[in-house]
Amino acid sequence: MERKSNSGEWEKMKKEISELMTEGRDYAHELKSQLGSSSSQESREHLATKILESYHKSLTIMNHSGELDQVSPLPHGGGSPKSDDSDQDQIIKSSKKSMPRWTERVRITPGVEIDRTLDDGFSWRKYGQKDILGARFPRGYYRCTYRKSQGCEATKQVQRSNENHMLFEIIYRGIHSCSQAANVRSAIPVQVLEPNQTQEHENLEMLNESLDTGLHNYNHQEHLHQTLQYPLSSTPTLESNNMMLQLRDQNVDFFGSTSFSSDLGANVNYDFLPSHNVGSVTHSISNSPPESPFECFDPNNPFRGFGGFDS
DNA sequence: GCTATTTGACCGCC
DNA sequence: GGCGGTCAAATAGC
Repeated sequence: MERKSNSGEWEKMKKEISELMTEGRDYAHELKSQLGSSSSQESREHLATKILESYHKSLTIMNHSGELDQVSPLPHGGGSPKSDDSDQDQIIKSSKKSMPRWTERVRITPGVEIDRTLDDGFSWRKYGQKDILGARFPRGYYRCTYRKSQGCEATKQVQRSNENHMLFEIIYRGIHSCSQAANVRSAIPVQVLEPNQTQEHENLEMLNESLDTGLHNYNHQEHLHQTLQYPLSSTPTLESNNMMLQLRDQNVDFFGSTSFSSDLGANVNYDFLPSHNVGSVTHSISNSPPESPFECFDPNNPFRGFGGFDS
């Protein structure tokens, strides 16, 4: 695995991040100045979007550089085949542990209109659900739909937070080696999520929260879209995962069913119910276009199958 | 009939 | 032995 040890690249990276953060700060200042004015909602949303983009880009750069050092070699990552048959079983076993893994937390804000469902752009198939000790909600297990046909080993686990019902924790494992991998990135332009780097995630949450607060002050949740963007890929490969975290909470009953639609046309519905009072979680994936993204709430975008949980 | 989801059972790890 | 993760048969939806 290539490493970015080149100090020149680091300097360049730092400069880029600095510029992006400065840009974001400037946009934030501008947004702040508009909060009390009669500027249009479009203008404010545009500024909010620009801020998010700036933060997202800088985080992407940061994550990307960090990933290069963190990711362990993948036996079959990035589509490269397992080469040694005699060691195949061992490789498969070890790959389970060495697979890149990152966590994303998706927060859903009450009263916030969600234009799109959580969507990481990939198609997932639910293969299990389990009550976890100490967790109020069951954990849903998903694997790439193309696991069989293309040998894609990517999986994810979706679990609703105990403390905050509006928070979903998604654990991604493995890199998509399927045909979706190349498409997702371009299909999901802005809402690229990044891997779990706690500090970065917290920064994003803080940013989103602050934006929420500001926008709510003058917007009263009017067509407000909250987009949580987290780096999906913790690996430097092309198969970076993307997640779109725009949730419309109108029509979304978090203890009922929600759904997500992906830009790739996959709709996933997720039902999250407390394990003690729920019976089942439904997760479905279809190939129909996301006409009504929020009729289904899923995570990964992830969700009508998003980590549905009930037992 | 095909595909996806549900869910109890099984397996491996600690 | 308990727990998390996965398998696979049964079931449901299209």
